[in-house]
Amino acid sequence: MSLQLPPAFTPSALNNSHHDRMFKQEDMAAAAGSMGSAHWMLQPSSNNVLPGFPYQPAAGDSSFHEGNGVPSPPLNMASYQAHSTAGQGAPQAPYSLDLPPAPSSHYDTQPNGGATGPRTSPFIVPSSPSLPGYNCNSPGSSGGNPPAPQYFGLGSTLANNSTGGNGVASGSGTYRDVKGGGLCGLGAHEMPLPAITTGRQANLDAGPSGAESPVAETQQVFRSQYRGVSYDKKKRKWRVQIKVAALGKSGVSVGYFDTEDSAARAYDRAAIGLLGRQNCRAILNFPIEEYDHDSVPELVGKTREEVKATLKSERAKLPRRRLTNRRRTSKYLGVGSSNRKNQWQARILYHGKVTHLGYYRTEEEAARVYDKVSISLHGENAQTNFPIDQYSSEVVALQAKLSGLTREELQRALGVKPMDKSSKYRGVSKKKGKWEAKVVVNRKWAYRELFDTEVEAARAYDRAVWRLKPKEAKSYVNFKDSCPPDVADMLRKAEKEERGLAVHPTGLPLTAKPLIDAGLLFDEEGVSIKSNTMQKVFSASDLASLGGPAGSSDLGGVTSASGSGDAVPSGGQEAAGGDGGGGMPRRGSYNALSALGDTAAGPIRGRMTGGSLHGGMRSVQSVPHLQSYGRDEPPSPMYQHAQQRQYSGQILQRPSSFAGQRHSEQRVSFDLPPLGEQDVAVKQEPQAWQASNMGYPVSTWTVYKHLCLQCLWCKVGVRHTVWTAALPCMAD
DNA sequence: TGTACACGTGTCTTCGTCAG
DNA sequence: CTGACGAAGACACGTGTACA
Repeated sequence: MSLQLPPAFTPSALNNSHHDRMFKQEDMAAAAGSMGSAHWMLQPSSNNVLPGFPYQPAAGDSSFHEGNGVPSPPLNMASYQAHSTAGQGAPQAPYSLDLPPAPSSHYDTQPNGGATGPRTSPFIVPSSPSLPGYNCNSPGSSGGNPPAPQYFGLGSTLANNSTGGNGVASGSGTYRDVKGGGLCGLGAHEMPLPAITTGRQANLDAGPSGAESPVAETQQVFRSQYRGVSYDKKKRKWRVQIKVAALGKSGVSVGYFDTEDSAARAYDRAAIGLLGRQNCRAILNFPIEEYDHDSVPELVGKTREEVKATLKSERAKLPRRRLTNRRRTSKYLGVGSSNRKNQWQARILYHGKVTHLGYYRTEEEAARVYDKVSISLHGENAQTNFPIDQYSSEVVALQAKLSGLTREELQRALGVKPMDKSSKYRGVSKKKGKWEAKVVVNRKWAYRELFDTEVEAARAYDRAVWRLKPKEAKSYVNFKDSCPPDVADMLRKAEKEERGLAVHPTGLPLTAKPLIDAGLLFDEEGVSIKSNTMQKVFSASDLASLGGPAGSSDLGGVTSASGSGDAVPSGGQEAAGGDGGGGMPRRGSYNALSALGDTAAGPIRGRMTGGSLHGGMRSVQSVPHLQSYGRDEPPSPMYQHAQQRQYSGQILQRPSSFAGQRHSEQRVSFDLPPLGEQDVAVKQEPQAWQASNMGYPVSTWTVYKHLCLQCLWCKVGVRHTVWTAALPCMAD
């Protein structure tokens, strides 16, 4: 089974810093739609295993990725792209995603000639050449590569591991961060290094013994074995440039390619075109016979400009592969689609600013407007969509009419109404003699209010932004000092918490292994934790014996306690994955915490078993992202996410709201899956509600489970599953 | 020959205005 | 009051070119 990622998880989207931490409803819908059959959603558990943890891969267990009910990552970029586009229900881009069989695409083709083999790219790196069945040094082979085992985020670390002929040190496709910081070594925007994909490279890179140091790996990974090919780190593509005497010092750009191999072949074809089949053998990357049936551009004897033009037109013929969710594009310069209506937008860079030139019914109309403005700016040197001869009679008139105009004047001359700002403040505009402050959230006006003065409105706008978009507000607000104290306090706490969680700035949690190795994670008896389980706290029978309703939840150890609070937002979780509502206690029906915690003389001492972590301790699971949810705020994307993911019986709690309140959380007990190498356990400050309600001192551990799938929460190459376990104090 | 940077274009998102 | 529409901003990406 292959997992098709929703469009939101295209490499482009992943690399879009603007959306790094945002989770959109559309993403959810897309994810649900495209992943519905992929069995990757968290499933209710039936044996005291917390829902969401049907997978308990042992550290280093590569089979986890494909064989344990965990779907494989997308293996074929082409199908992935096609699926992504189709899955949105958006109009199809005019590009054909059916790549031509011949490896001649500017946007990457199947270099291996395999119809079924996945394309390698900087996003999806192939597994180690040492992996069974992986045959990466046969450019002309028809079989293609076996499925690359990983999606890019983790694949990057694999890429680091996989150079040379010595295989992967971890041996079985397990990801290991050569930088020593686990995944934290990969910046959120730092894309993986290109994998060395060929045996040739392996031979070149490896020393006489075939071994090489990690340093050498990282140094060499950007270099291509092929002539004319280099890797562009920023674009994460293989770039091809060809330089021959006839082209002058600079040579010409042939294009960008996803795979090193296809780039090398593009170079070869350009060389054949430039030098002829008889004279180019010496500089080709592959035997010329491999191109016997290829059509190559005829470039012999052409000037540099002609060569550039020919290569450009060759590129234009090829299907373009877009990484973003683009609906359609224009073949004309300066013309783009208007997504919200069936019109074409013309724009031009006018005095250094992109300037809107209006909407037009046809591409051609828009293209001609662009041409005219371009001519007015640059005269006969203008870059135009149609032959400039067609405008020869207008050049002088256009220049006379349009040149020298300001941006706004140009727009008015074209019948476009420039945007006039009525206020100098952001988010403020004049309306019916008053000043309106507006804030948009999720494309809707989340806040709108009228004020008598402009400044009042600007201040109100700031306040609203701080409330509605606290994390982004800083870059929006009109006044520096406008952050309300409580919001500032919340942000400080969040920042502190983030630091305390030892989460790398990229958003990726640190791996647990160093913590475990460093002896920082103990069980109650001071035994270092390697493999542990947390036993359930109170079962249905426990509850029954205490006088509460015997929870008949399918979740087994899941119990709930509820009181006056409302930890679960309206419409929220109530044993979503449980028994459909019958088994979970309703609000006020039972207060397990009260029964167990307040009335018990002390902690519920658990049934300690060898190697187990704190048997009998109460434990809760929480999703930190949800904790900031407030009644007067819209459900956070994370909350919606959680709903969709069916975090059965989990606690949606707001710790801050627990202080001084009665207990209102659902309590969940569960078995902790064994910690894997990529898991992390981080000690937390005891939370107020725990300290006050547990009846004994607690320390809190949050365990991040690393599942090697695309993360919906943070859009990085892992999925975080967060456990917070409230435990009796240990070492401290 | 390889690498890095600058710049222009295409697309998506946000913001301001206006009309129902 | 609300949503639609248009303009501008933001960002990703492709290309040209300078330079080591």
